[in-house]
Amino acid sequence: MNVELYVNQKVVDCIKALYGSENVALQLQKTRKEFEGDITLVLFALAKFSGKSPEETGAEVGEWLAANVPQVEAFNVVKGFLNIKLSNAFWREQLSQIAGDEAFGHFPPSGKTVMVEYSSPNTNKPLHLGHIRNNLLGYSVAKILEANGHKVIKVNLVNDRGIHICKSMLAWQKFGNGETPQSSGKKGDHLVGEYYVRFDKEYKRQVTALMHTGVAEDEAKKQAPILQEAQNMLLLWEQGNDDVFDLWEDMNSWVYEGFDATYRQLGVSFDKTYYESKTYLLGKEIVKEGLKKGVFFKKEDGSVWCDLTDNGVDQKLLLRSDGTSVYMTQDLGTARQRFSEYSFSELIYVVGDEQNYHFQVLKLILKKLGYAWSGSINHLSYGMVELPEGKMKSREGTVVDADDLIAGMIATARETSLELGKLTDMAEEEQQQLFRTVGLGALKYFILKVDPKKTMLFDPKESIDFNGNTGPFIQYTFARICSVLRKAQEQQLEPSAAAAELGEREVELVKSMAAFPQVVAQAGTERSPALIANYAFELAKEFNQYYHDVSVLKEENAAVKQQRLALLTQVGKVLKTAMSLLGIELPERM
RNA sequence: GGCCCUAUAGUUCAAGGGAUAGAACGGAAGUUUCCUAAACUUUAAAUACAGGUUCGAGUCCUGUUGGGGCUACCA
Repeated sequence: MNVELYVNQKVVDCIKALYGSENVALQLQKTRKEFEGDITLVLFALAKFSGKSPEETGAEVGEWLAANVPQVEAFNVVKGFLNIKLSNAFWREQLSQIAGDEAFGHFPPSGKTVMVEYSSPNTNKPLHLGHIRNNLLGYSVAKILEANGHKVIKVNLVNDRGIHICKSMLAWQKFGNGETPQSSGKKGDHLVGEYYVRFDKEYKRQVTALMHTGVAEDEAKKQAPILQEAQNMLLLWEQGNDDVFDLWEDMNSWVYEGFDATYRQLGVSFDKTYYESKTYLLGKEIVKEGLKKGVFFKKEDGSVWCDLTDNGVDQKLLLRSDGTSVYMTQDLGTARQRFSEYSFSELIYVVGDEQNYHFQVLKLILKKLGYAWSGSINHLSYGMVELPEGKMKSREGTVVDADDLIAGMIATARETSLELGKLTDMAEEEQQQLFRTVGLGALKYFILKVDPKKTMLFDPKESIDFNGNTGPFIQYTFARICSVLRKAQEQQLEPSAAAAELGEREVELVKSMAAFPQVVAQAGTERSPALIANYAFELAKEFNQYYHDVSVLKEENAAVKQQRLALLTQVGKVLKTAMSLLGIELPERM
């Protein structure tokens, strides 16, 4: 039972009895620490309604509740706030309910299907820190939506074709000497990325050389032979040239192996992967349809556009004058195909905020075309990850590579662990697993605790913290809980939620846990893993204070001891559920 | 130029229009015969500026300034 809803209902009953109406929007909030009580009713709006002062209104409502609701133990009115204290029995009941609910924090099926697209990498270079934010966000939001009862389909759209991959292919042909991931021992995506850089180097050399012969910069950039070769290669690819196609398949397969390894490290997964090489033509049907409906128009040179000037947006190109399609065309086509495949209630694109405009236009065009589901398309827009010196730039070599970063985090976790020396009796393999859990926990929490829509900062020189508001802090809290519970089990002690009256400290923890489902719901509607992260930190912090002040195993009263064990079990469970929504594992020892 | 996002302690982040703006890191000072000190306790330190709406504004509105992004026949 949701505490806020419960109290809300009781107050509604009260208003009805006192003032004879039922249509009041009530404002309830958690009582602040410095006041006595559990839940607070804000009285200003209500005072207008009752026609009395906030203080009088509060007193009336308080007295009614105390007299008519057994669960209300006490109340006080401070300024315009009615603080309500609920009974010990009420909180004990809450604890029992949490203990009895295996799926605490998960909602029953909503009947909705939500598709979440995330990751969507290009195949010409390895993943970097920006992709990490995308992947973690997408995966976590998917988990959160599942917890809210929706059926979720996670999809990836791989950009496997285009001029960028041709550049890598060409450089490999010219300079590669047949190098493969097997022959060189390099990870496939990194290998292909190296040739992309190699292409750029040669390209720049040629541009400079041309400029020395007196060609203007703009012209030189177009005329560089290696670029023209790449463009030619793209044409051959589109014509289905066997040699080009074989090379393309080979190099992409290297990249996929590399991506899969990174995805596995990150712990993210997909239900379905789409490839642009298979979807890039899909939009052409829509173009025909749009022309027929008069939603699109053709210019003299044959290019096709959609006029959105009435919507405060420019005209948007959908088909080039040479008849080839663009990004938007493709997205229109894939959206329609996906809807026909899954008839989703919602399609969420997890894509950086530099594409806000693109998705605004995508939605508008689908609406103009008359698709009823255009309203179900949403862009989960997140901010860039910036370095102290600004944006990451591959040209300047400031890109933070995903694999390097992950490896670095695991290494730091190892160092810290070994320094603390608590794992001397742990098997080597188990230790490796733990370092990975902690290192990735630190990384994931660092990224996910920030509100998605905000630009965030990452400083490679300062390693990500393992103390304070961090993943390892919460993991450590969990490990402590497990440690106590292990010892209790050795002593054959059974947890029991209802064994005794709750102490004040215990009530505080129960209160915090009882708020968890609402946090899950809010994180779901706001698509914000950060809310879950902050909640988990608050709960862990509160628990650590409790742990410091209150001994469980040394408690003499057996019933109280059993109840505290039940409390610990539930705090551990809630922490574990919360962190799993972020894709973070909690170790039983560390 | 137009459109969008953003501005909170030295730094990185919180704060459903509500009470004295919370944390963490870093700084200063402490806690270990006590269930894991990756912890706990104490302490200094912030709402860019100017108006407005409201009983009440970090939060909503307008303007100014700073930061970022978009405004491609790239994706």
